Amino acid sequence: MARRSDHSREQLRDLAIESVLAIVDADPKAKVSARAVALGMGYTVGTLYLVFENLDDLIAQVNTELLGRLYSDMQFNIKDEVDPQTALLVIAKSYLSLAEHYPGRWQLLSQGVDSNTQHKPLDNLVEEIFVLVESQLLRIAPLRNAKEVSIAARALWGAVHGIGVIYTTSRLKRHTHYDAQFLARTLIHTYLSGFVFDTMQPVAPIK
Amino acid sequence: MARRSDHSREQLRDLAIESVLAIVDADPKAKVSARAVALGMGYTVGTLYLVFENLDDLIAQVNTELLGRLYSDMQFNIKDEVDPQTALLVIAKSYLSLAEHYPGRWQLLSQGVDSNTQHKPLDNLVEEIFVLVESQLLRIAPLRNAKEVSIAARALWGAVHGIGVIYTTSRLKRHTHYDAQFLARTLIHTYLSGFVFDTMQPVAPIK
DNA sequence: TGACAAATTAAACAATGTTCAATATATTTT
DNA sequence: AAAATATATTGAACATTGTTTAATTTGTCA
Repeated sequence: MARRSDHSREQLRDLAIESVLAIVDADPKAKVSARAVALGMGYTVGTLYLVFENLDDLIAQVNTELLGRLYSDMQFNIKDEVDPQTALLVIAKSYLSLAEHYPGRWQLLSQGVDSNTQHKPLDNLVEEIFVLVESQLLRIAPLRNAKEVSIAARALWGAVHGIGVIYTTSRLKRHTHYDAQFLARTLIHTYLSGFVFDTMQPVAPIK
Repeated sequence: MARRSDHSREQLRDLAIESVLAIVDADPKAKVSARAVALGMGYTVGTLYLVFENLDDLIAQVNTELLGRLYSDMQFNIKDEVDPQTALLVIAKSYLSLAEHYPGRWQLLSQGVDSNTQHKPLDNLVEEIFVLVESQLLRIAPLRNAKEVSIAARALWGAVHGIGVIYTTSRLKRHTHYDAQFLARTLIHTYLSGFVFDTMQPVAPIK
Protein backbone atom coordinates (compact mmCIF):
# COMPACT_ATOMS: atom_id res chain seq x y z
CA MET A 1 0.00 0.00 0.00
CA ALA A 2 1.23 3.47 -0.79
CA ARG A 3 2.37 5.07 2.44
CA ARG A 4 0.44 7.87 3.94
CA SER A 5 1.74 11.30 3.01
CA ASP A 6 3.85 9.92 0.22
CA HIS A 7 2.19 12.69 -1.78
CA SER A 8 0.40 15.86 -0.85
CA ARG A 9 -3.05 16.61 -2.23
CA GLU A 10 -1.40 18.91 -4.69
CA GLN A 11 0.94 16.18 -5.84
CA LEU A 12 -1.92 13.71 -6.12
CA ARG A 13 -3.77 16.18 -8.27
CA ASP A 14 -0.79 16.52 -10.58
CA LEU A 15 -0.28 12.76 -10.70
CA ALA A 16 -3.90 12.29 -11.71
CA ILE A 17 -3.72 14.91 -14.43
CA GLU A 18 -0.55 13.40 -15.84
CA SER A 19 -2.09 9.97 -15.74
CA VAL A 20 -5.03 11.19 -17.81
CA LEU A 21 -2.71 12.80 -20.33
CA ALA A 22 -0.64 9.61 -20.56
CA ILE A 23 -3.78 7.61 -21.28
CA VAL A 24 -5.07 9.79 -24.11
CA ASP A 25 -1.58 10.27 -25.53
CA ALA A 26 -1.11 6.51 -25.71
CA ASP A 27 -4.46 6.07 -27.45
CA PRO A 28 -6.65 8.99 -28.52
CA LYS A 29 -9.77 6.87 -28.44
CA ALA A 30 -9.07 5.21 -25.12
CA LYS A 31 -11.72 5.52 -22.46
CA VAL A 32 -10.54 7.54 -19.47
CA SER A 33 -11.87 5.46 -16.59
CA ALA A 34 -11.41 6.23 -12.91
CA ARG A 35 -9.66 2.92 -12.32
CA ALA A 36 -7.31 3.38 -15.24
CA VAL A 37 -6.34 6.83 -14.01
CA ALA A 38 -5.77 5.54 -10.48
CA LEU A 39 -3.68 2.65 -11.76
CA GLY A 40 -1.59 5.08 -13.77
CA MET A 41 -0.76 7.06 -10.66
CA GLY A 42 -0.05 4.04 -8.50
CA TYR A 43 -3.11 4.37 -6.30
CA THR A 44 -6.61 2.92 -6.20
CA VAL A 45 -9.90 4.48 -7.16
CA GLY A 46 -10.91 5.70 -3.76
CA THR A 47 -7.94 8.03 -3.56
CA LEU A 48 -9.16 9.88 -6.63
CA TYR A 49 -12.28 10.86 -4.78
CA LEU A 50 -10.26 12.43 -1.99
CA VAL A 51 -8.90 14.93 -4.47
CA PHE A 52 -11.69 15.34 -7.03
CA GLU A 53 -15.42 15.62 -6.65
CA ASN A 54 -15.95 13.16 -9.46
CA LEU A 55 -14.59 12.19 -12.88
CA ASP A 56 -16.07 15.23 -14.58
CA ASP A 57 -14.27 17.42 -12.10
CA LEU A 58 -10.99 15.69 -12.89
CA ILE A 59 -11.47 16.03 -16.63
CA ALA A 60 -12.41 19.69 -16.22
CA GLN A 61 -9.20 20.29 -14.30
CA VAL A 62 -7.18 18.52 -16.95
CA ASN A 63 -8.79 20.73 -19.56
CA THR A 64 -8.13 23.82 -17.49
CA GLU A 65 -4.49 22.80 -17.36
CA LEU A 66 -4.40 22.21 -21.13
CA LEU A 67 -6.16 25.43 -22.03
CA GLY A 68 -4.04 27.33 -19.53
CA ARG A 69 -0.86 26.17 -21.24
CA LEU A 70 -2.37 27.08 -24.60
CA TYR A 71 -3.24 30.52 -23.35
CA SER A 72 0.30 31.08 -22.09
CA ASP A 73 1.68 29.93 -25.42
CA MET A 74 -0.57 32.34 -27.24
CA GLN A 75 0.33 35.28 -25.06
CA PHE A 76 4.01 34.53 -25.34
CA ASN A 77 3.92 34.09 -29.09
CA ILE A 78 2.07 37.31 -29.86
CA LYS A 79 3.58 39.62 -27.28
CA ASP A 80 5.98 41.24 -29.75
CA GLU A 81 3.80 40.84 -32.79
CA VAL A 82 2.99 44.17 -34.41
CA ASP A 83 0.73 42.88 -37.14
CA PRO A 84 -2.67 41.89 -35.72
CA GLN A 85 -3.48 39.55 -38.58
CA THR A 86 -0.30 37.61 -37.94
CA ALA A 87 -1.17 37.59 -34.26
CA LEU A 88 -4.51 35.99 -35.03
CA LEU A 89 -2.79 33.40 -37.16
CA VAL A 90 -0.44 32.64 -34.29
CA ILE A 91 -3.34 32.22 -31.92
CA ALA A 92 -5.09 29.84 -34.28
CA LYS A 93 -1.83 28.01 -34.86
CA SER A 94 -1.43 27.36 -31.14
CA TYR A 95 -4.92 26.00 -30.88
CA LEU A 96 -4.67 23.78 -33.93
CA SER A 97 -1.21 22.47 -33.21
CA LEU A 98 -2.74 20.71 -30.23
CA ALA A 99 -5.11 18.96 -32.64
CA GLU A 100 -2.19 18.01 -34.88
CA HIS A 101 0.31 16.82 -32.30
CA TYR A 102 -1.92 15.64 -29.46
CA PRO A 103 -5.21 14.40 -30.91
CA GLY A 104 -6.14 12.73 -27.64
CA ARG A 105 -5.69 15.90 -25.64
CA TRP A 106 -7.54 17.89 -28.24
CA GLN A 107 -10.53 15.58 -28.12
CA LEU A 108 -10.55 15.79 -24.36
CA LEU A 109 -10.49 19.56 -24.56
CA SER A 110 -12.97 20.01 -27.36
CA GLN A 111 -15.45 17.64 -25.75
CA GLY A 112 -14.92 19.30 -22.39
CA VAL A 113 -15.32 22.83 -23.65
CA ASP A 114 -18.61 21.92 -25.24
CA SER A 115 -19.76 19.75 -22.33
CA ASN A 116 -22.75 20.93 -20.36
CA THR A 117 -21.07 20.74 -16.97
CA GLN A 118 -19.95 24.11 -15.70
CA HIS A 119 -16.45 24.79 -14.43
CA LYS A 120 -15.62 28.35 -13.56
CA PRO A 121 -11.84 28.39 -14.19
CA LEU A 122 -12.30 26.65 -17.52
CA ASP A 123 -15.09 28.97 -18.61
CA ASN A 124 -12.98 31.95 -17.60
CA LEU A 125 -10.07 30.76 -19.71
CA VAL A 126 -12.31 30.40 -22.72
CA GLU A 127 -13.47 33.93 -22.11
CA GLU A 128 -9.90 35.20 -21.90
CA ILE A 129 -9.08 33.68 -25.23
CA PHE A 130 -12.06 35.47 -26.71
CA VAL A 131 -10.68 38.71 -25.32
CA LEU A 132 -7.34 37.96 -26.94
CA VAL A 133 -9.03 37.54 -30.30
CA GLU A 134 -11.19 40.61 -29.81
CA SER A 135 -8.24 42.84 -29.07
CA GLN A 136 -6.55 41.80 -32.30
CA LEU A 137 -9.72 42.38 -34.27
CA LEU A 138 -10.04 45.82 -32.76
CA ARG A 139 -6.53 46.66 -33.91
CA ILE A 140 -7.41 45.51 -37.41
CA ALA A 141 -10.62 47.50 -37.63
CA PRO A 142 -10.52 50.28 -35.01
CA LEU A 143 -13.77 51.79 -36.20
CA ARG A 144 -15.88 48.79 -35.31
CA ASN A 145 -17.87 49.03 -32.11
CA ALA A 146 -17.58 46.55 -29.26
CA LYS A 147 -20.59 44.55 -30.29
CA GLU A 148 -19.36 44.03 -33.82
CA VAL A 149 -15.95 42.98 -32.60
CA SER A 150 -17.45 40.59 -30.09
CA ILE A 151 -19.56 38.98 -32.76
CA ALA A 152 -16.69 38.71 -35.18
CA ALA A 153 -14.50 37.16 -32.51
CA ARG A 154 -17.04 34.47 -31.76
CA ALA A 155 -17.62 33.72 -35.41
CA LEU A 156 -13.91 33.55 -36.11
CA TRP A 157 -13.09 31.47 -33.08
CA GLY A 158 -15.94 29.12 -33.77
CA ALA A 159 -14.58 28.77 -37.25
CA VAL A 160 -11.09 27.85 -36.07
CA HIS A 161 -12.56 25.40 -33.61
CA GLY A 162 -14.67 23.85 -36.35
CA ILE A 163 -11.61 23.39 -38.51
CA GLY A 164 -9.99 21.53 -35.64
CA VAL A 165 -13.01 19.28 -35.33
CA ILE A 166 -13.08 18.46 -39.02
CA TYR A 167 -9.37 17.83 -39.05
CA THR A 168 -9.29 15.56 -36.02
CA THR A 169 -12.22 13.41 -37.03
CA SER A 170 -11.17 13.04 -40.63
CA ARG A 171 -7.79 11.92 -39.39
CA LEU A 172 -9.16 9.51 -36.81
CA LYS A 173 -11.39 8.06 -39.49
CA ARG A 174 -8.40 7.88 -41.81
CA HIS A 175 -10.07 9.97 -44.47
CA THR A 176 -8.08 12.19 -46.73
CA HIS A 177 -7.63 15.36 -44.78
CA TYR A 178 -6.24 18.79 -45.32
CA ASP A 179 -3.64 20.54 -43.28
CA ALA A 180 -5.52 22.26 -40.48
CA GLN A 181 -3.05 25.14 -40.35
CA PHE A 182 -3.51 25.75 -44.03
CA LEU A 183 -7.29 25.75 -43.73
CA ALA A 184 -7.07 28.19 -40.86
CA ARG A 185 -4.70 30.49 -42.72
CA THR A 186 -6.92 30.71 -45.76
CA LEU A 187 -9.98 31.14 -43.59
CA ILE A 188 -8.54 33.91 -41.47
CA HIS A 189 -6.92 35.62 -44.38
CA THR A 190 -10.09 35.54 -46.40
CA TYR A 191 -12.31 36.46 -43.49
CA LEU A 192 -10.21 39.39 -42.41
CA SER A 193 -10.00 40.85 -45.87
CA GLY A 194 -13.77 40.91 -45.70
CA PHE A 195 -13.87 42.17 -42.11
CA VAL A 196 -11.79 45.24 -42.86
CA PHE A 197 -13.61 46.47 -45.92
CA ASP A 198 -17.10 45.22 -45.54
CA THR A 199 -20.07 46.86 -43.87
CA MET A 200 -20.58 43.71 -41.83
CA GLN A 201 -24.24 44.16 -42.34
CA PRO A 202 -25.32 40.62 -42.99
CA VAL A 203 -27.76 40.08 -45.78
CA ALA A 204 -31.38 40.10 -44.73
CA PRO A 205 -32.58 37.09 -42.76
CA ILE A 206 -33.71 34.27 -44.98
CA LYS A 207 -37.48 34.06 -45.42
CA MET B 1 -44.92 -9.56 -23.57
CA ALA B 2 -45.08 -7.96 -26.97
CA ARG B 3 -46.38 -10.54 -29.40
CA ARG B 4 -44.10 -11.99 -31.97
CA SER B 5 -44.25 -10.21 -35.32
CA ASP B 6 -46.12 -7.30 -33.85
CA HIS B 7 -43.48 -5.29 -35.67
CA SER B 8 -41.16 -6.03 -38.52
CA ARG B 9 -37.43 -5.40 -38.20
CA GLU B 10 -37.95 -2.23 -40.16
CA GLN B 11 -40.64 -1.07 -37.78
CA LEU B 12 -38.51 -1.94 -34.78
CA ARG B 13 -35.71 0.12 -36.26
CA ASP B 14 -38.00 3.11 -36.67
CA LEU B 15 -39.41 2.66 -33.17
CA ALA B 16 -35.89 2.69 -31.75
CA ILE B 17 -34.89 5.78 -33.65
CA GLU B 18 -38.00 7.63 -32.55
CA SER B 19 -37.42 6.55 -28.99
CA VAL B 20 -33.92 8.02 -29.07
CA LEU B 21 -35.23 11.28 -30.49
CA ALA B 22 -37.95 11.44 -27.85
CA ILE B 23 -35.32 11.01 -25.12
CA VAL B 24 -33.01 13.78 -26.28
CA ASP B 25 -35.92 16.06 -27.12
CA ALA B 26 -37.27 15.68 -23.58
CA ASP B 27 -33.86 16.45 -22.08
CA PRO B 28 -30.86 17.45 -24.19
CA LYS B 29 -28.43 16.25 -21.55
CA ALA B 30 -30.16 12.95 -20.87
CA LYS B 31 -28.08 9.82 -21.25
CA VAL B 32 -29.28 7.63 -24.09
CA SER B 33 -29.12 4.19 -22.50
CA ALA B 34 -30.07 0.93 -24.15
CA ARG B 35 -32.68 0.19 -21.50
CA ALA B 36 -34.22 3.64 -21.76
CA VAL B 37 -34.51 3.31 -25.53
CA ALA B 38 -36.06 -0.14 -25.23
CA LEU B 39 -38.52 1.08 -22.62
CA GLY B 40 -39.50 3.93 -24.91
CA MET B 41 -40.39 1.51 -27.68
CA GLY B 42 -42.25 -0.92 -25.45
CA TYR B 43 -39.68 -3.69 -25.65
CA THR B 44 -36.76 -4.88 -23.55
CA VAL B 45 -33.05 -4.50 -24.12
CA GLY B 46 -32.44 -7.78 -25.84
CA THR B 47 -34.70 -6.83 -28.72
CA LEU B 48 -32.50 -3.86 -29.53
CA TYR B 49 -29.64 -6.22 -30.26
CA LEU B 50 -31.71 -8.10 -32.79
CA VAL B 51 -31.90 -4.97 -34.88
CA PHE B 52 -28.65 -3.15 -34.12
CA GLU B 53 -25.12 -4.35 -33.68
CA ASN B 54 -24.70 -2.22 -30.61
CA LEU B 55 -25.56 1.19 -29.20
CA ASP B 56 -23.06 3.01 -31.40
CA ASP B 57 -24.70 1.46 -34.42
CA LEU B 58 -28.10 2.70 -33.26
CA ILE B 59 -26.82 6.22 -32.64
CA ALA B 60 -25.10 6.24 -36.01
CA GLN B 61 -28.36 5.28 -37.68
CA VAL B 62 -30.22 7.99 -35.79
CA ASN B 63 -27.63 10.48 -36.97
CA THR B 64 -27.90 9.23 -40.52
CA GLU B 65 -31.63 9.80 -40.31
CA LEU B 66 -31.15 13.30 -38.92
CA LEU B 67 -28.51 14.32 -41.42
CA GLY B 68 -30.54 12.80 -44.22
CA ARG B 69 -33.51 14.97 -43.35
CA LEU B 70 -31.22 17.98 -43.14
CA TYR B 71 -29.78 17.21 -46.53
CA SER B 72 -33.25 16.95 -48.05
CA ASP B 73 -34.21 20.25 -46.47
CA MET B 74 -31.12 21.88 -47.90
CA GLN B 75 -31.68 20.53 -51.38
CA PHE B 76 -35.32 21.56 -51.33
CA ASN B 77 -34.62 25.03 -50.02
CA ILE B 78 -31.93 25.91 -52.53
CA LYS B 79 -33.30 24.23 -55.63
CA ASP B 80 -34.71 27.45 -57.08
CA GLU B 81 -32.15 29.76 -55.56
CA VAL B 82 -30.29 31.71 -58.20
CA ASP B 83 -27.92 33.57 -55.89
CA PRO B 84 -25.20 31.21 -54.63
CA GLN B 85 -24.44 33.32 -51.57
CA THR B 86 -28.06 33.12 -50.50
CA ALA B 87 -27.95 29.40 -51.16
CA LEU B 88 -25.01 29.04 -48.77
CA LEU B 89 -26.86 31.02 -46.16
CA VAL B 90 -29.84 28.71 -46.57
CA ILE B 91 -27.63 25.68 -46.14
CA ALA B 92 -26.10 27.09 -42.99
CA LYS B 93 -29.53 28.08 -41.75
CA SER B 94 -30.79 24.52 -42.08
CA TYR B 95 -27.85 23.20 -40.13
CA LEU B 96 -28.03 25.76 -37.37
CA SER B 97 -31.78 25.67 -36.99
CA LEU B 98 -31.33 22.14 -35.69
CA ALA B 99 -29.06 23.56 -33.00
CA GLU B 100 -31.61 26.22 -32.16
CA HIS B 101 -34.77 24.15 -32.13
CA TYR B 102 -33.51 20.68 -31.22
CA PRO B 103 -30.42 21.05 -29.04
CA GLY B 104 -30.57 17.40 -28.02
CA ARG B 105 -30.61 16.18 -31.61
CA TRP B 106 -27.86 18.59 -32.52
CA GLN B 107 -25.60 17.34 -29.75
CA LEU B 108 -26.26 13.77 -30.81
CA LEU B 109 -25.35 14.65 -34.36
CA SER B 110 -22.34 16.82 -33.66
CA GLN B 111 -20.89 14.26 -31.28
CA GLY B 112 -21.62 11.47 -33.71
CA VAL B 113 -20.15 13.21 -36.73
CA ASP B 114 -16.94 13.79 -34.85
CA SER B 115 -16.93 10.33 -33.21
CA ASN B 116 -14.18 7.95 -34.19
CA THR B 117 -16.47 5.07 -35.11
CA GLN B 118 -16.97 4.73 -38.83
CA HIS B 119 -20.35 4.47 -40.48
CA LYS B 120 -20.45 4.49 -44.24
CA PRO B 121 -23.89 6.00 -44.89
CA LEU B 122 -23.24 8.76 -42.37
CA ASP B 123 -19.82 9.55 -43.78
CA ASN B 124 -21.28 9.63 -47.27
CA LEU B 125 -23.93 12.12 -46.24
CA VAL B 126 -21.31 14.40 -44.75
CA GLU B 127 -19.47 14.19 -48.03
CA GLU B 128 -22.59 15.05 -49.99
CA ILE B 129 -23.12 18.16 -47.93
CA PHE B 130 -19.56 19.20 -48.72
CA VAL B 131 -20.35 18.78 -52.38
CA LEU B 132 -23.40 20.99 -51.98
CA VAL B 133 -21.26 23.72 -50.47
CA GLU B 134 -18.55 23.29 -53.07
CA SER B 135 -20.96 23.69 -55.95
CA GLN B 136 -22.20 27.00 -54.56
CA LEU B 137 -18.67 28.23 -54.04
CA LEU B 138 -17.82 27.33 -57.58
CA ARG B 139 -20.74 29.42 -58.80
CA ILE B 140 -19.50 32.34 -56.74
CA ALA B 141 -15.93 32.14 -57.96
CA PRO B 142 -15.84 30.18 -61.23
CA LEU B 143 -12.16 30.80 -61.74
CA ARG B 144 -11.05 28.92 -58.66
CA ASN B 145 -9.72 25.44 -59.24
CA ALA B 146 -11.16 22.34 -57.60
CA LYS B 147 -8.58 22.22 -54.87
CA GLU B 148 -9.19 25.78 -53.81
CA VAL B 149 -12.92 25.25 -53.76
CA SER B 150 -12.56 22.07 -51.77
CA ILE B 151 -10.42 23.82 -49.19
CA ALA B 152 -12.74 26.77 -48.96
CA ALA B 153 -15.72 24.47 -48.52
CA ARG B 154 -14.10 22.66 -45.62
CA ALA B 155 -13.03 25.87 -43.96
CA LEU B 156 -16.45 27.39 -44.37
CA TRP B 157 -18.32 24.32 -43.24
CA GLY B 158 -16.05 23.88 -40.28
CA ALA B 159 -16.76 27.47 -39.42
CA VAL B 160 -20.52 27.00 -39.50
CA HIS B 161 -20.20 23.86 -37.44
CA GLY B 162 -18.03 25.70 -34.92
CA ILE B 163 -20.64 28.40 -34.57
CA GLY B 164 -23.19 25.72 -33.79
CA VAL B 165 -20.92 24.29 -31.12
CA ILE B 166 -20.34 27.65 -29.49
CA TYR B 167 -24.02 28.46 -29.61
CA THR B 168 -25.23 25.19 -28.14
CA THR B 169 -22.77 25.06 -25.28
CA SER B 170 -23.16 28.70 -24.33
CA ARG B 171 -26.88 28.11 -24.21
CA LEU B 172 -26.66 24.89 -22.23
CA LYS B 173 -24.35 26.65 -19.80
CA ARG B 174 -26.78 29.55 -19.69
CA HIS B 175 -24.17 32.06 -20.75
CA THR B 176 -25.08 35.09 -22.74
CA HIS B 177 -25.16 33.89 -26.29
CA TYR B 178 -25.53 35.36 -29.70
CA ASP B 179 -27.99 34.36 -32.34
CA ALA B 180 -26.33 31.54 -34.25
CA GLN B 181 -28.00 32.53 -37.50
CA PHE B 182 -26.70 36.03 -37.15
CA LEU B 183 -23.17 34.86 -36.48
CA ALA B 184 -23.34 32.60 -39.51
CA ARG B 185 -24.67 35.34 -41.74
CA THR B 186 -21.93 37.75 -40.81
CA LEU B 187 -19.33 35.03 -41.12
CA ILE B 188 -20.44 33.86 -44.53
CA HIS B 189 -21.00 37.34 -45.81
CA THR B 190 -17.61 38.49 -44.65
CA TYR B 191 -15.85 35.34 -45.76
CA LEU B 192 -17.35 35.34 -49.22
CA SER B 193 -16.52 38.96 -49.85
CA GLY B 194 -12.95 37.90 -49.22
CA PHE B 195 -13.25 34.69 -51.22
CA VAL B 196 -14.34 36.44 -54.38
CA PHE B 197 -11.74 39.14 -54.48
CA ASP B 198 -8.79 37.73 -52.70
CA THR B 199 -5.89 35.75 -54.05
CA MET B 200 -6.53 33.07 -51.42
CA GLN B 201 -2.84 32.77 -51.06
CA PRO B 202 -2.52 32.48 -47.33
CA VAL B 203 0.22 34.45 -45.71
CA ALA B 204 3.45 32.57 -45.24
CA PRO B 205 3.43 29.83 -42.62
CA ILE B 206 4.28 31.15 -39.18
CA LYS B 207 7.89 30.54 -38.14
C1' DT C 1 4.78 1.77 23.83
C1' DG C 2 0.22 2.64 22.96
C1' DA C 3 -3.56 5.43 21.43
C1' DC C 4 -5.29 8.56 18.21
C1' DA C 5 -5.72 10.49 13.52
C1' DA C 6 -5.34 10.36 8.84
C1' DA C 7 -4.33 8.11 4.35
C1' DT C 8 -5.36 4.30 1.59
C1' DT C 9 -7.62 0.34 0.28
C1' DA C 10 -10.95 -3.19 -0.72
C1' DA C 11 -15.33 -4.28 -1.07
C1' DA C 12 -19.86 -3.02 -2.17
C1' DC C 13 -23.61 -0.46 -4.82
C1' DA C 14 -26.35 0.94 -8.76
C1' DA C 15 -26.27 1.63 -13.59
C1' DT C 16 -24.18 0.77 -17.80
C1' DG C 17 -23.50 -2.27 -22.52
C1' DT C 18 -23.92 -6.83 -24.08
C1' DT C 19 -24.93 -11.87 -24.37
C1' DC C 20 -27.70 -15.90 -24.12
C1' DA C 21 -30.50 -19.65 -22.22
C1' DA C 22 -35.26 -19.89 -21.20
C1' DT C 23 -39.96 -18.86 -22.51
C1' DA C 24 -43.84 -17.48 -24.98
C1' DT C 25 -46.02 -17.23 -29.36
C1' DA C 26 -46.78 -17.93 -34.25
C1' DT C 27 -46.57 -21.21 -37.99
C1' DT C 28 -46.31 -25.65 -40.04
C1' DT C 29 -47.11 -30.51 -40.08
C1' DT C 30 -49.67 -34.44 -39.25
C1' DA D 1 -57.53 -29.81 -34.23
C1' DA D 2 -53.38 -31.26 -31.90
C1' DA D 3 -48.57 -31.75 -31.97
C1' DA D 4 -44.19 -30.32 -33.53
C1' DT D 5 -41.26 -26.84 -35.00
C1' DA D 6 -39.39 -22.35 -35.50
C1' DT D 7 -38.59 -17.79 -33.93
C1' DA D 8 -39.59 -13.42 -31.44
C1' DT D 9 -39.04 -11.78 -26.96
C1' DT D 10 -37.74 -11.83 -22.46
C1' DG D 11 -35.23 -12.04 -18.13
C1' DA D 12 -31.39 -13.08 -15.99
C1' DA D 13 -26.59 -13.02 -16.08
C1' DC D 14 -21.79 -10.92 -16.92
C1' DA D 15 -18.18 -7.53 -17.08
C1' DT D 16 -17.27 -2.77 -16.55
C1' DT D 17 -18.43 1.65 -15.32
C1' DG D 18 -18.76 5.80 -11.49
C1' DT D 19 -19.17 6.42 -6.71
C1' DT D 20 -19.46 5.54 -1.61
C1' DT D 21 -17.94 3.77 2.70
C1' DA D 22 -16.40 0.57 6.22
C1' DA D 23 -12.26 -1.50 7.20
C1' DT D 24 -7.25 -1.38 7.49
C1' DT D 25 -2.88 0.27 7.37
C1' DT D 26 0.44 3.76 8.64
C1' DG D 27 2.30 7.90 10.65
C1' DT D 28 2.38 10.90 14.78
C1' DC D 29 2.26 12.23 19.37
C1' DA D 30 1.24 11.62 24.28
